[in-house]
Amino acid sequence: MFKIGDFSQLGQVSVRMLRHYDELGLLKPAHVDPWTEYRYYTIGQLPRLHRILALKDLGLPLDQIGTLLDDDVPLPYLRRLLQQRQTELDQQIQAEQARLTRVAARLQELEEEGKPSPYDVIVKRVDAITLVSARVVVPTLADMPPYRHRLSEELYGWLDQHHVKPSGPELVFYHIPEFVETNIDLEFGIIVPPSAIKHRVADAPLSTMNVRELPEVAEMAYVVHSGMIHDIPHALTALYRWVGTHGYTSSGAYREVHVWGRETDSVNIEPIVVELQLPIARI
Amino acid sequence: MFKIGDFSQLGQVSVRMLRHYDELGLLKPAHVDPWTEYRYYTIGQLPRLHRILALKDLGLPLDQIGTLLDDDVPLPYLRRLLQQRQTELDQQIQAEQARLTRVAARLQELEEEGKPSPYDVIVKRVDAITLVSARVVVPTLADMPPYRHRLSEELYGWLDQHHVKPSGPELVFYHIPEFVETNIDLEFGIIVPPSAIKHRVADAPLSTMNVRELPEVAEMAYVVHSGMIHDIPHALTALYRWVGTHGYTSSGAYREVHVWGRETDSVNIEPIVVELQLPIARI
DNA sequence: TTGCTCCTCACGTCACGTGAGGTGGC
DNA sequence: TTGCTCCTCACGTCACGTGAGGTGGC
Repeated sequence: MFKIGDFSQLGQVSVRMLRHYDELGLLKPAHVDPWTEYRYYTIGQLPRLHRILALKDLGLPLDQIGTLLDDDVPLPYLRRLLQQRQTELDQQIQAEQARLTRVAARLQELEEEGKPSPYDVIVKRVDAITLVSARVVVPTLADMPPYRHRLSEELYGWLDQHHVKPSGPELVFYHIPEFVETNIDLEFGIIVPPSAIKHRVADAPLSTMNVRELPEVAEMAYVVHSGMIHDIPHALTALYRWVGTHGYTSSGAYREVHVWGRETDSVNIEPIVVELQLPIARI
Repeated sequence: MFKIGDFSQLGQVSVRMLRHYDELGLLKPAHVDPWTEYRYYTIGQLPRLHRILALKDLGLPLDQIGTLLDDDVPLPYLRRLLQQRQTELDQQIQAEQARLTRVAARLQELEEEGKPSPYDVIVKRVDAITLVSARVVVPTLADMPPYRHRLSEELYGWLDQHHVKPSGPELVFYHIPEFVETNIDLEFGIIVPPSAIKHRVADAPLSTMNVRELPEVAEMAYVVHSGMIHDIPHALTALYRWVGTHGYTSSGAYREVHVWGRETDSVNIEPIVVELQLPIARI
């Protein structure tokens, strides 16, 4: 019989841990003096302690370890736990790897630029959405305002007509691989509830309002631009640079989400908030 | 001015998070109504929020983020933080990678054996130690008991003579690359306080007690054997198998640490506790 | 009047580390 | 008598999620 201090030395663990495992029922002392409440352990309990430590070494939480300490653990159960742990670790490593890349890229940026970037690019997952939109090819940049204005009117007209209420912000998609100044293929729309899909028109031609589902995007890099509309290009450049320096490529159409401020207001001098989003994938 | 709910939607964060950041002083509302205590935010605060999110994305703790939100953060400071984060992440990934290997190896073991191994191998770091020991070559396995007994007597004689008290358990080193049954080159010793190094004899021949320092071992795989002395081989086999199947090789002499039970007792039928240790390195 | 939003506590998370305050045995 | 070991609370960790219980505005 060992007092807790001796046993903790034997097992290379802290006294506190032994008390903790006692409390959780993972490793009860062989004997507890009813007068002094001293805990007493036997050598025979050492293997159990080391079993606990070995399982802890795999990163299993203590309550799961508890279920694994019985002698008759069904094998499929054990296997399942380990497999779960495996995929968990896999994902964690992926995530931290990605973080590491981000940190390294920030550092390199710092070396090259000599100052921290004023744009904060973040990566997130974006859920599937239901969208009412129309697509149009704008001849030149100068034609943008009238084209967009018309699309905006059509959109809100459609919403009124079909009694559909938007459930999210306006979006603009640019279906172009690079910056172009002529023949800009864009799509203007707004997020609506999934139920609106019933208004869908099959094989709709260009420039007609239509409803469709957009799949989720696993990795979306984005910057939030909050300010004047004519400063968007700066943020956009930063976004594309970021994607390039962080080991990604774009894997879909660039979108602008009008987080605050409507398309109809955007020609004036009010500040707006847009999220510049770019679906990305590891190279 | 936005109420907290609207601002949380703008920023894609929970209301709770905004309150939390307020409490920590990371992002104070632009205005707080003194009557209702309602928090009000402005669009101008959105970039700051996204800055917080971007830094959080790198895995920085909120208090560090707080120090980075000022406009005039000294560049070296920022660089240092990011570099620290980088090495932290590096180590974390290493550690989780190792864990993943262990989990995977356990799973494979399970598939091959059809049952969980009764031996729990763990990896740890072992500090440098000061050792009094003698080395001897034992002709055959049958000669073990008398040789070890003699070494034991010499050891404790030496300790008495030099008035040195052991500060740790007895150790046996096997200076042999594989299992051999003849000419077993072993070293028997005990851990003593570092001050005992003054009794060191330069160029001591074999079979003489001597004091020396053993460097730390970064990665030591070990099993604890608690039971009869003649069952040690089973545990030892398990240890070597484990090292093989987990992508390691041994990188030093195998040691037995007598955690409980003295060498002199070990010939009888009392149970003992030994730690079978093997320094390892990734292949 | 009923929902909706906002508010302030305050507990829970995970595996202990770290005192605080007190008590038996050498 | 002085250290040493043991004991039981109980707080702190980190970034919130999740109620509980209550209050103003449409």
